[in-house]
Amino acid sequence: MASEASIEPVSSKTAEATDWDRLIEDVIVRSTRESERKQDRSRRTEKQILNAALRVFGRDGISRARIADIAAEAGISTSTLYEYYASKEDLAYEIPMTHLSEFFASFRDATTAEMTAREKMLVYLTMSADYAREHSEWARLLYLEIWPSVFVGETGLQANIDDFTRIIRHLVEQGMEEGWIRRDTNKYETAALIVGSVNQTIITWLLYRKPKNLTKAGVEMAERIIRMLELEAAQT
Amino acid sequence: MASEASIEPVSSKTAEATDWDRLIEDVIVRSTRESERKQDRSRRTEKQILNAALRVFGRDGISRARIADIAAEAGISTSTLYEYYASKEDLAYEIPMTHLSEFFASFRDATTAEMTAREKMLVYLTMSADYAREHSEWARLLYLEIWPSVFVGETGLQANIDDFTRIIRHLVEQGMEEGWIRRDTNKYETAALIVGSVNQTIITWLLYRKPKNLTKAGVEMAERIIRMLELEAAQT
DNA sequence: GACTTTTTCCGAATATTTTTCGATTTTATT
DNA sequence: AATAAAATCGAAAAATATTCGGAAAAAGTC
Repeated sequence: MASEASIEPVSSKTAEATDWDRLIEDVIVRSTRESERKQDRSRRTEKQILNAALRVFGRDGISRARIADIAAEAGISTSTLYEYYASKEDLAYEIPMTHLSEFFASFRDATTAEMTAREKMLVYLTMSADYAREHSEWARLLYLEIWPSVFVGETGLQANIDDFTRIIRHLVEQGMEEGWIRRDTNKYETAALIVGSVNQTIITWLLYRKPKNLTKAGVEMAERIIRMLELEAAQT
Repeated sequence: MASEASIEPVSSKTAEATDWDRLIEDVIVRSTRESERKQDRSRRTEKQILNAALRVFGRDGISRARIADIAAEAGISTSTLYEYYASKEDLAYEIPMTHLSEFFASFRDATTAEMTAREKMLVYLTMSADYAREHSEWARLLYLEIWPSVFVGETGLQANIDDFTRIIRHLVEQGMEEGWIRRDTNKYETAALIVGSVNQTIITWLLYRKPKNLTKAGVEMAERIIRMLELEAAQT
């Protein structure tokens, strides 16, 4: 029994690590869009459009932003923009991808196979808040306009946003195995609690710039939630 | 000392109750808009517009919805609609009010002065989820389009949405006095944790109709958060 | 009840913004 | 250099939001 116990966790840990790596790689692949443009000039234009759109959408919001402004900001004609994106909506929904893959990649780089799910969770939540602070225009667009939008479901973006919470759910499952999250709780509920709390902090900051230090607030919120989950798990 | 102790809580409880009543009444007054129209016919038209707008915005989202469709649905001409609301945006931002005041009022009616803050908190969170389920078109508009919008700040709606979280913060403060919320925690952080968790549950339901039973999920989430806060407070 | 004033409503015109189209220019290929 | 493919643009069309002047309906006055 003792020998079994000493072997079981190891093999399961290996399996988990593989699962985990596969999940992260999948997520990164799904969120990475390589350009289908043939000419360099065109790929440059593509980037100019995305940059301009990020600025204009971030400033005016999707609804108020005008295609003509974005085109002007990108230094091209309005009709050229339509050569790249079929509509304003399409363009808006393309933007979150650009940074999401970068975020997922830097999260992968910030974690190692030796880390526990608890440690990974803390890093993930902390990085989410910090990334929003660093890329506030992008975050504004994602958290305040796109994430909650009714129509995300009609775009390829849906999967990428789902991936964000899928990672949390996976960590919740591992947290149950590690024993710091109660096994008899609903993992979707737990994930909602974690994601909701951190997102609320980010959204409040985006809207009111309060609390002043989002990085600090993100860390504190993340630590507090994890601590509370541990206390819950310690209950008999 | 014993007599003081028996008096102190009572007087403080009375003061709290008054504060609380004043807060709730303020909130209800702020969220109630009485029509400035002179004729009955006009007040009827006003309601028809709001109902039509709720349906169309709920179905198509603010950005895709067309004023002409709303006017047709309300059985009036497009130009008449402009007699009532200056722009599409103005109309969209007016809708949440209509139900918010009703929600606040039914919350007031569901609570009594004898209830503890803990009980009130549970009722408030539970009712929030349940109200969203009952008025899903309205909730879609509020939670998915308006609440997170960058531009709410420019409208009178801001105050009403803030009131929603103000009530939570007030209950958090009372919860600290009652002793089931740690006094050495940040009340804004605690409020964000509570509001974020419940909202995330509501938003997920609005987008995916999961979990199936929002009422049940709302109650469970509310009870769980409160229980977790109690455990946190019980820690030395 | 006829007259006047106010309020409400609508059709037609205007303004703004998105989207399409055909022609032109630039780049890659042979 | 000739040809094909890709990318760009200006001008026109389509879709939508918004304004305006006057007609219809209701309310007030004598």
